[in-house]
Amino acid sequence: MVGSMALEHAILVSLTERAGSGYELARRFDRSIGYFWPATHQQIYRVLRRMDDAGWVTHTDVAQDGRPDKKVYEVSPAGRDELTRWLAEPVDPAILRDGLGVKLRGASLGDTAAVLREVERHRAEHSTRLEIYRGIQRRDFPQSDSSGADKLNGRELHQYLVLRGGVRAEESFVAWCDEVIQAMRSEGTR
Amino acid sequence: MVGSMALEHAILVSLTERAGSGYELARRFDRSIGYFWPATHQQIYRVLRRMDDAGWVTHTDVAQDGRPDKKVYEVSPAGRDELTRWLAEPVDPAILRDGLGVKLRGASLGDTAAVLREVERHRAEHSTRLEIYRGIQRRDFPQSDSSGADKLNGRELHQYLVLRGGVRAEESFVAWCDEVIQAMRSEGTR
DNA sequence: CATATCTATGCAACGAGTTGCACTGCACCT
DNA sequence: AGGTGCAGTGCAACTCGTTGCATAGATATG
Repeated sequence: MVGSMALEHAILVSLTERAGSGYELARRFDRSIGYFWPATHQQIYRVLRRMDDAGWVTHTDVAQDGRPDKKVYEVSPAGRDELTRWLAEPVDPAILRDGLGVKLRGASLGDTAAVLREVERHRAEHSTRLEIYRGIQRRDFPQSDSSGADKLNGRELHQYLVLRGGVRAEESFVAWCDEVIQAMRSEGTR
Repeated sequence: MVGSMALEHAILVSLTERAGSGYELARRFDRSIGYFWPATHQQIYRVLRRMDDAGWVTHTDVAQDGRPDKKVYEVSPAGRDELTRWLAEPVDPAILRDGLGVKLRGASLGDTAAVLREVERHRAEHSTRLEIYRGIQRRDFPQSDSSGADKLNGRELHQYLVLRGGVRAEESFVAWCDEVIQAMRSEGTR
């Protein structure tokens, strides 16, 4: 084991940017940091409680009119220390875990045409994600279209680079699907 | 939920290619199918037992001299049916889950130089994996260097395409690391 | 008017994956 | 003689992640 508990630290990063409730964090994860570390509201609630017990965050109950009360969390000094500590230690490299690869590997033991359709479906899904990332890039980093990251610094630069990772991963996935589709089709016509 | 229990099916694919013990399967996973669906021997033993109970595989105790007995598993007709069924149903698209993205996103809250070193380390790791995949490609698909997958068919073609997915993913990862390293270094000298 | 969706938190149960350990016996290296 | 590594199976305990459900008022949609 090299590094662990990344969800805690993903939450610390997000809460440091600005305080928020569990629910708000879950929405944020859906839209940004969750592209690199997906999490459901259940996970987030449980981990927030654990972090509260550990003293990494504190919460304030906030009453709202017309809406349920919420607990707004913010990072404590101990949480900041923990985040800094974690940032300096190694994490495990990402591992690929893709059921589509398993299916493709076993394709000849079943309905090859169905597997091909599945690859096409995945291509569409990844292509959609790619467009979402590109939309975020156009909205948040409009100048990067021409000049890349030359003008960006600090937190903004890092956010841009993370997004670039998402774009590259999805581009690569789509290109792989295209290669698979092309090869399987032309095999069928040989 | 779209599709689940991919480990069972990864094992069915592998056992269909040829029968083997839990230990042998664990070794195979380390060298091939595990690049797309990693699993430890513990997981494999537990799942094999479950599959045995479900009637998807059968086992034979094999005595060996100088070595412990082993249980050699093979796929039963019910297992073949299950595999065919699963191959025709959809699986969830792969999700990216990379702690390095979280770190990079939070880099400005800690030691930026340490995060940069971590990116360099990951670059090296992914580069190593890439070389492993390329080695397998040269060994198992030597003709693909020039002509791509034109000559391949059926199971061989699918294995080649899966390997291509691994190569593409690692290439893309290494390229991303290079982009990050370059951007962080040139930010430091601005 | 009824149904769905959003905000907001949470429990309970399960399945998936990880880590550490235990036992046996052979082969190899120093 | 002692340590490491490989082959082989397995238990126990744990964390991580998913799914289904419950509650509750507000607001939107048919």
